[in-house]
Amino acid sequence: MPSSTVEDYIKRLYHEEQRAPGTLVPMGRLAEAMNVVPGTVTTMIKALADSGLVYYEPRAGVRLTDGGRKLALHVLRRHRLVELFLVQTLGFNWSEVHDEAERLEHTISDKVLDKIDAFLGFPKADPHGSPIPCAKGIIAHEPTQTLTSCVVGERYRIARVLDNDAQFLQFAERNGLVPEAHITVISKDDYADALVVSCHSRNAPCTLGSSAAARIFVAPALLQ
Amino acid sequence: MPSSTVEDYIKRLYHEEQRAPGTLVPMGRLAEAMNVVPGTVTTMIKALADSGLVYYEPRAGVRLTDGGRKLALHVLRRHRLVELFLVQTLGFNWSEVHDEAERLEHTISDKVLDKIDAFLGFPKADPHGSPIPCAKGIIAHEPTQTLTSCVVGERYRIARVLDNDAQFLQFAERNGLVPEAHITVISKDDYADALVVSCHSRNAPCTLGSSAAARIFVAPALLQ
DNA sequence: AGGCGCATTTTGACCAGTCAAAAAGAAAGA
DNA sequence: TCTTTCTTTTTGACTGGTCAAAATGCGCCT
Ligand SMILES: [Mn+2]
Ligand SMILES: [Mn+2]
Ligand SMILES: [Mn+2]
Ligand SMILES: [Mn+2]
Repeated sequence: MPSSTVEDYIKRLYHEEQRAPGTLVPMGRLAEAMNVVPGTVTTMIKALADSGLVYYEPRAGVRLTDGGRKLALHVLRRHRLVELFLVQTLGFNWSEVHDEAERLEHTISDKVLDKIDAFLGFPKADPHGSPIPCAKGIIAHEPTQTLTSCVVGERYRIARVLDNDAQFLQFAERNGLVPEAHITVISKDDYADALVVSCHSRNAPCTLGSSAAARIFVAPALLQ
Repeated sequence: MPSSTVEDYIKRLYHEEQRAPGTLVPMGRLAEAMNVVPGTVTTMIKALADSGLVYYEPRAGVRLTDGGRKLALHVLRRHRLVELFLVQTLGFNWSEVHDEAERLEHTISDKVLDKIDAFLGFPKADPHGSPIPCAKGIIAHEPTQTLTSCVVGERYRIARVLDNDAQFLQFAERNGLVPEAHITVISKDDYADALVVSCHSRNAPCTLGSSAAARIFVAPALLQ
């Protein structure tokens, strides 16, 4: 059984790969993402390569193997189902559940996972709009367009909000920036590095800096 | 924060103390209970003594301090609430939940614990009849009389069934030997090392060897 | 008192995961 | 081609938890 440390490295690697598909993830990037020193990553990645979870090209970078991707999706499934469970069943706010899930994702057995899945009615997405991989490891397409690249005036649907900053999630919720909300970017100012977004079914538009806007992923608006 | 290893030692020590209250638990006993070699226990107990969780008398044995007991009860609370949650909410059988709880007890935060407690309506006992310590660390009296020491012909109420053997729990359930069931020991044969117990609201009595009977704790029957 | 047996402790080793700091490689500029 | 700079790898050390095996201490029997 992979340790929780291994699971976290693999999951992290999956996320980093998403940000530039088809390329090797450099070691330094992974080190930063994992909050460890680069030498630690080198050691760990060698071990993961030995156990067949990653493909490692020294001095170039690292990539998940099929086995590694399967594990990553399994951890992601646990993480996201736990998050949804905490929100849906135990009444947590969507800003509180990420850190809890970060630990629980390593201790939930497959048996418990399946029960939770059934209990929640086989949900498709977590509270932040991230798709939940199915038991076989198939995951729905995750949109890659963020608020920063939206066309001004066009209608979009919020698909997903990054969940690693509790503070930001509370802000987003206050302003109606939640999955399935329909929005329009009213204006964009590249020099101020900010944009104004109007949330359909809300009165006051709100202003976001680009690093905040980059936390919100959008998809085409639904008809009507 | 205590590691899960530390929590398991402390919890184990609590259980061993229960079996002979007021005496020091010998190192060898703890080693056997923890499935580690005696030298490992010596090392660990010294560390626990340094952090004030146990009182350690070299070559004599070890005992929880008040701080240690508080931690033990906190872990026990997590363990038992998780067990009940798995049975009550996710539909697990009472024989499946002990091992799951053995891991989850270390990853459940106080916030999640309180939510579960409230969700279940502040229950008093786990699925096996063990009392759940309250948030302040107060625990109800745990009966110490087992089936082996019952008076033949007398009526008793099953208070608690040891939960560490899934196989036995399934057997017990099949035979109606569950908490709150009322029973009478029909006969006892010290030479055969067995006894026959009749379960009120059941037709067929069943036979238990003494090691099985020792897994079932009883209390005075309720009136009527 | 002396010796025996058993429980306990000590010692030396190992694995996973980590860091600090030194060494090595690669890429890019002069 | 030679240097400089940046990233990556290597080395040595540390912590927590464990084992095997040797050393030690204590009670008990003679
Ligand atoms: Mn994690
Ligand atoms: Mn999420
Ligand atoms: Mn445990
Ligand atoms: Mn139990």
